[in-house]
Amino acid sequence: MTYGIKLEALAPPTRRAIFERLAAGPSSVGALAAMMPVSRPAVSQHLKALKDAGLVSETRDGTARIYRIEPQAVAELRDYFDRFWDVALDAYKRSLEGGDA
Amino acid sequence: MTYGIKLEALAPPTRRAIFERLAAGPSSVGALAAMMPVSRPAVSQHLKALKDAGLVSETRDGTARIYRIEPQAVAELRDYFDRFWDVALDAYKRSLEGGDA
DNA sequence: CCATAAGGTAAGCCTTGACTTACGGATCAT
DNA sequence: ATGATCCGTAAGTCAAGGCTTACCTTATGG
Repeated sequence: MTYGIKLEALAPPTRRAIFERLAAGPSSVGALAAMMPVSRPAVSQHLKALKDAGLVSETRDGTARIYRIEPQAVAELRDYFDRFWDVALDAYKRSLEGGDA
Repeated sequence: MTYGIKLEALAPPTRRAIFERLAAGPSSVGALAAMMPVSRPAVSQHLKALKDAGLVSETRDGTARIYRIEPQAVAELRDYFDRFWDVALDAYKRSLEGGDA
């Protein structure tokens, strides 16, 4: 379960805000930057990080770049914490029953 | 959905390794440090961060401190990504059907 | 062909934070 | 009481990375 999860790429607040915004639908870089408290290059750099982590993908439309969420990546994150929950719950139950050292 | 999620506290690899180890069952600080590639104070500091984030709790047993996962926190993380997935999937479906601006 | 719009990239600043060593405070055994 | 164990905290170092400004490339429109 200690597998290649992209949590680190999602930790910075600004980056996660961008990612959450993209979950609501695709967007251009400029449109994203317009609603964020940081500069456009900063958004670009975050998008690059997200893309490198496989969390988003890019499409061109004229001079605009359209970024959208990569659903499979979200599914992996969900599955990761689902399993995490299972493991933790199982350990808790075992700690109640078989109280051996 | 942009609520107080503890992702940042879970991002550092060493810290996540500690957290994953604790998911398998409670442990003392020394036992944790023995299986990690960092010093014991480093583990202590990570545990403090996890505790501040509400991800783990602490119990005393003699001179030993026993740390264990806080199941509710894991549930919150799971729910966060579950909802994330729902939002992303819904947006994707809408992008297929009603293709209006 | 030229102007404009959109956005990636480079260089640099500066804070954050992960880690180490050194130390101090509790608790248990003798 | 004394030594030993277990652990948190302080102080300091050093690399990572988030952000900005400046610049360059690419694509559309007249």
